[in-house]
Amino acid sequence: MAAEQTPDPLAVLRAAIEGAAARLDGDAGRRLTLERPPKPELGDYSTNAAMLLAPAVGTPPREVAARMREELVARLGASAERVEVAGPGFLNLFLSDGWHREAVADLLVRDRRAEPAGDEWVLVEFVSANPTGPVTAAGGRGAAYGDSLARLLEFTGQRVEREYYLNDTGSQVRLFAESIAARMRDQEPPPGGYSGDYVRELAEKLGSGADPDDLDALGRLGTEAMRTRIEATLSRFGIRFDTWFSERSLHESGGLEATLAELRERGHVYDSEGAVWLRTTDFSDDKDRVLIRADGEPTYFAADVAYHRDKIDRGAELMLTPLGADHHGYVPRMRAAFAAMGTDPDRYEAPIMQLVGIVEGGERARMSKRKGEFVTLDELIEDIGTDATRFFLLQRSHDTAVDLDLELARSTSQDNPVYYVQYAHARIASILRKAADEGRAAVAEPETIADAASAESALLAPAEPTERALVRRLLELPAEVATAAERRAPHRLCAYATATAADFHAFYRDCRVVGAEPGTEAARLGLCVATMRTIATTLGLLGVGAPERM
RNA sequence: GCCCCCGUAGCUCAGUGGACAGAGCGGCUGCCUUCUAAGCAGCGGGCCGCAGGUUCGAAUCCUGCCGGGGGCGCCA
Repeated sequence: MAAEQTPDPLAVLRAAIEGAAARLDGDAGRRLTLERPPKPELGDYSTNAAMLLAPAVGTPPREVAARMREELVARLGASAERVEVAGPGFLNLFLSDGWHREAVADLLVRDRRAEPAGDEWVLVEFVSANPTGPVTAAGGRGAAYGDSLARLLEFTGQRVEREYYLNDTGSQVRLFAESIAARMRDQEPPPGGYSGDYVRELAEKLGSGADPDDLDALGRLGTEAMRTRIEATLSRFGIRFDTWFSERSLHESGGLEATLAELRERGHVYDSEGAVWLRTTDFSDDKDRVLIRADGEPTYFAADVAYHRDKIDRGAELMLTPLGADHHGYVPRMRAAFAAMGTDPDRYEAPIMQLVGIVEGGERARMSKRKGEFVTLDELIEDIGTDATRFFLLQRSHDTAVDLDLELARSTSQDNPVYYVQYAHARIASILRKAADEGRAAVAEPETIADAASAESALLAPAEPTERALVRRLLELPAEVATAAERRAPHRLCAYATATAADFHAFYRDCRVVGAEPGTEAARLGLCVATMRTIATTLGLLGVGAPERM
């Protein structure tokens, strides 16, 4: 696409500011901002460049700003109506009709993906909840987060695979099998076992096809059944994994032994107290970690190290692994294991998800998989739907512990922010249907526009403050996506989607679209098309649908 | 005791060095003969946990303290 070559309207502004800054012989560096001022009287955009330059230049910020202003005016030419120095030394840019018209035209023809951040091969492992029960609401947060992260990275040009690590062997599976066996005999599960109703149901379903004395088989059958259920739940939630990686296969294939041997050969393994240890303290862990227990059984950690050896061998360059806060202590030892394998620990990245508390009727629901006391993701989806659930769970930073009040989520489902955003999308679709009915959509349809110049000649400049504000909001998408991806922060997209919808609703109030003056109508239809695409893209990155009617 | 996360409006939370600090929900008041009122506009609501420090400038960075959550297994 031709537009790919030309910088977008914001890049042009930024280049002008950087050029003006360079003339003053100052290095404003990366911290130079191009942002929307808090109030409309302060212009369309502002920059802090002069304030950053002041120390190096050696004159007060406002003086630097005054000198930069002249440079900037010259460089911006017809794009700017005027540039003002304000406050402590901000430069406020008031952009011209022409710039806004070009911006709308550009929005219509540009492929608005973020600048490729690289073409790294990223393996996102997420959820990976034990197949000894259904996915809980907390697991749903990890699911929504991991999937959105994967979508974000794909969008920014990375090669992404989604993987679920299935802990289908080990002590928890054994306990699960014992719990099933107990239910088959109409007994209570063993102490600390799984007492949820689903275990009873599973026992009934297995019925005569299973032998309560064959715990290996029960474990296998039980985890397979749970895996099927988990896959169905996540599929309903809009998530598909490329790979379901079985821990048991790691034991059976000898991968675990091979990794152990490799670590021993590298000199990081020692025997003590009947167990086999990895000297993770050589790589800044608090204490060494057991790989093989005194009873001869490998630990979960040993299998996980072997699993990551496998990821590395498969060619994964970045291994992104969102973990629940209850596993955060695990990160240093895994980084140490990477170092012990001679691999850069930075290739292992584990964003920590804070916990989800479910509150119902003022009561905090207990979350224990073993006790069978938890709210499942299935229940959440049934209660408030996939879109609302995903938006709810993604709205807040993964770093923040959130309480989800189920009653509130249900009762106010109509006021849920996700509907606010979706409504804007549906509203635009309705306008476009109306325009099509009246045969007016042609000029705004992307297919009919060869390039920005042809679009521009057909459009009049947006004049209303609210339509200009909407244009500026839409231009932010690539930067927002890039930031969200870099910071592993999909919640920023929720905020952006909400702000975009708000700007659209204000535009809708002020600006008649169908039936306006021809050039204005064309420009506004173009703005509607661009807004609809922006919202659809943003919601798509969150895994939320963008309906044409509501 | 040590480690991680969080203390921002009545509630749930955005805001990782810039202008008088924001959104949603809840409360109050207006707005549908015109492209969707799941909307818009307005009012009310704040010692940004506390105390120091760095900076021209701090909710944001540093230190200490207080409060909440999580973790410190040869469980996963």
